Amino acid sequence: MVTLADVAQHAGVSASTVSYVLSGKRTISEVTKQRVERSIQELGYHPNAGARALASSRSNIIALMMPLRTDMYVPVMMEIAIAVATHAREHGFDVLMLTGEEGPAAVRRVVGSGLADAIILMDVELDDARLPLLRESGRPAVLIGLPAQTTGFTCVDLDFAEAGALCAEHLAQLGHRQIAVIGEAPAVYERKTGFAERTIDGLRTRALQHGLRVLHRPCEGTYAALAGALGQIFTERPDVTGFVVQNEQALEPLLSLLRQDRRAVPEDISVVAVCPEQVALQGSVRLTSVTIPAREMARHAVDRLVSKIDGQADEEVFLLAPELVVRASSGPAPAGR
Amino acid sequence: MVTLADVAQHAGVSASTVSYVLSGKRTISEVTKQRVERSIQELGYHPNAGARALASSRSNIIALMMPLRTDMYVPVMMEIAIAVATHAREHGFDVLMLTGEEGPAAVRRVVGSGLADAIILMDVELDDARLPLLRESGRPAVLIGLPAQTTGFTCVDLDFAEAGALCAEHLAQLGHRQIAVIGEAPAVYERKTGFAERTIDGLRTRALQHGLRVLHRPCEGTYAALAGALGQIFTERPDVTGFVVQNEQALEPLLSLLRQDRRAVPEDISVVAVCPEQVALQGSVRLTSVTIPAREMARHAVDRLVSKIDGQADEEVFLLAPELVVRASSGPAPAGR
DNA sequence: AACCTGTGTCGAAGCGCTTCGACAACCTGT
DNA sequence: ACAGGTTGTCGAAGCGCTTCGACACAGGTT
Repeated sequence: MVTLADVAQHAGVSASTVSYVLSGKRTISEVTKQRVERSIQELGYHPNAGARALASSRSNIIALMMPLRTDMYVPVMMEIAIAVATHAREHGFDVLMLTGEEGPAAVRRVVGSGLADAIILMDVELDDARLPLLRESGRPAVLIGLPAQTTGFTCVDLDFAEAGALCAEHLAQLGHRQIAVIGEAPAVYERKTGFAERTIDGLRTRALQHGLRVLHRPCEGTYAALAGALGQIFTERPDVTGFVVQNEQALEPLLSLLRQDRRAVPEDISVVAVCPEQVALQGSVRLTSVTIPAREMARHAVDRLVSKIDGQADEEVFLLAPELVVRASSGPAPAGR
Repeated sequence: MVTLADVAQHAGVSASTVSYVLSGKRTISEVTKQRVERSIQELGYHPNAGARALASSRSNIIALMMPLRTDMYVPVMMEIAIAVATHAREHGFDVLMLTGEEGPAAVRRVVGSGLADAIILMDVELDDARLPLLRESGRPAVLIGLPAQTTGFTCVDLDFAEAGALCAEHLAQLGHRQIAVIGEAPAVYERKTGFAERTIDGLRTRALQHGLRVLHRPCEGTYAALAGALGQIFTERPDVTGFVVQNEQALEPLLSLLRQDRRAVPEDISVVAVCPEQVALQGSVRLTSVTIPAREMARHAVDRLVSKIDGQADEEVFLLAPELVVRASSGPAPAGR
């Protein structure tokens, strides 16, 4: 194994000089720098991570904690996780993946041992058990999601209320008067992450402003559950001409059932989805959708976190503005009813 | 920050004694052990990860490298990643997530710096650029997937050939004589991970033994692509009564199109999928499927890796045996044709 | 010529832990 | 009673790096 001392000897300088070349924390003459860098190359030197962490009390590792409940199928999480890892590298950080399995104790362990310099919590619940531990640890942290009590934390999330509002507005402007919302599975509401509620609240408020009637049905992402919900909806409100779908797993079943039902999209029924772009594009119909900007959220979270690690104490809530993209699944409300 | 020395002083013993209590590497009397443990509790001591890594040259971190190409939508990867992280914790390891973005150099960096004790490579390609670096580093490694040249590596993968064979066998035993395979997207074949080929090879071989005719069509997971493929298949082989679907994204489109086409599943057409269990269960029809046992693969990979870290040099290829579960999408071939 | 300032380099002191050899203190068997 | 073996504990030497103060030497000022 090649050490700093080896490099120093090879380059004919002291160890500290090599260290300063590496970190740039003191001015080093161009010639020395070049010489040291050549030695590093020739010897194939890699600084030892442990020694570095010990001496500098910085590990250059960010912990990323996955949702506490892993019982759900959430591709968005994967997208965020990968984006976090990729973006963290650009700041010189590696990412440690913590699963929900270990529970809140993982926060204490990772932070207490100095394994991670900072932590990102995904899918934060309104009253999240990890938050008190985190607050007390005093480590830089960024939450993805919005807990009930945000004081002391930096939060990054999509502005779900506005996302819901955009859906309502879009359908209202197309002339629809009655719409139905296929909500997330009941389990999602029980988890109390809040985003589902914020979406529907935002949607309702905007709908009211436009005189749009809204029927909201939480729904599992299975074919059977959706068939049931759909039957109910059309029984209670036969005049529904628009759907807003929050549960991405319900999308294909919905389109498929509408087709069976001889209701054409978008001629008879308009569908607007809240989902990642990929999902909107890959189905049987190119869906009008409000995109969940997973990468941008990840980028934001990492940027915030890094600036906190560097001591810039900001403590804010960042709500990313959603954007509605019109595609082939929405159109004017059918005339004459 | 509480250190080992603080604990030692508080318990009235030497630092090394505390260390031995923690590691169990030397016998310590029951009374001393208790006293030390109480001090640890009272002071809220957490061993410093960096110092530990430096002194022991073991970081207790496993690096998990994601697929090089992230352009695909692969829930299975997420399942494996989470299972790896969870299972690694049971062995006292944390998991560092490396993305494909950084490329093969990530291997050198992580391994060279001693950041990770070992590495798991996911989605290994037949001729993977990361393998030479890994081999030369000499670090324990486990590959998920099967490269062309396995010498020197431990590999864990599903026995895809057998998975394909099971599908053929199942359909043959139900009396089908002509089947079609909806393969992975062409891009998957171009990536040369080999599993798609192994599946179809295994399927073909077994089909031959049973006198089953096979038509193989790679296919994107979009509705449009599938509609095209399906049209072709029924034109070329109107007597096809069974489908094997390898591309999980093609499943819902297929079922939906068959329905539109007035072909009943499983009365007219049997469908067998190769996919994670969750996917088989959540669609409009409960699918007969060969499950991809993501968790078991992860468990195996971690177990192998840990025993390699502990110096038990094994260097083998583990192919997990697939299992076909009969559900509602397959049945006897329609009589009288 | 004496002074200051800034630049580039070095030496040494740790960071918090593991681990090795040493060594009391206690058993056992003769 | 004493050699020999156990058992439990300690001290000290690092692990490879960062960082602080010191210092030599250049150039610019009085």
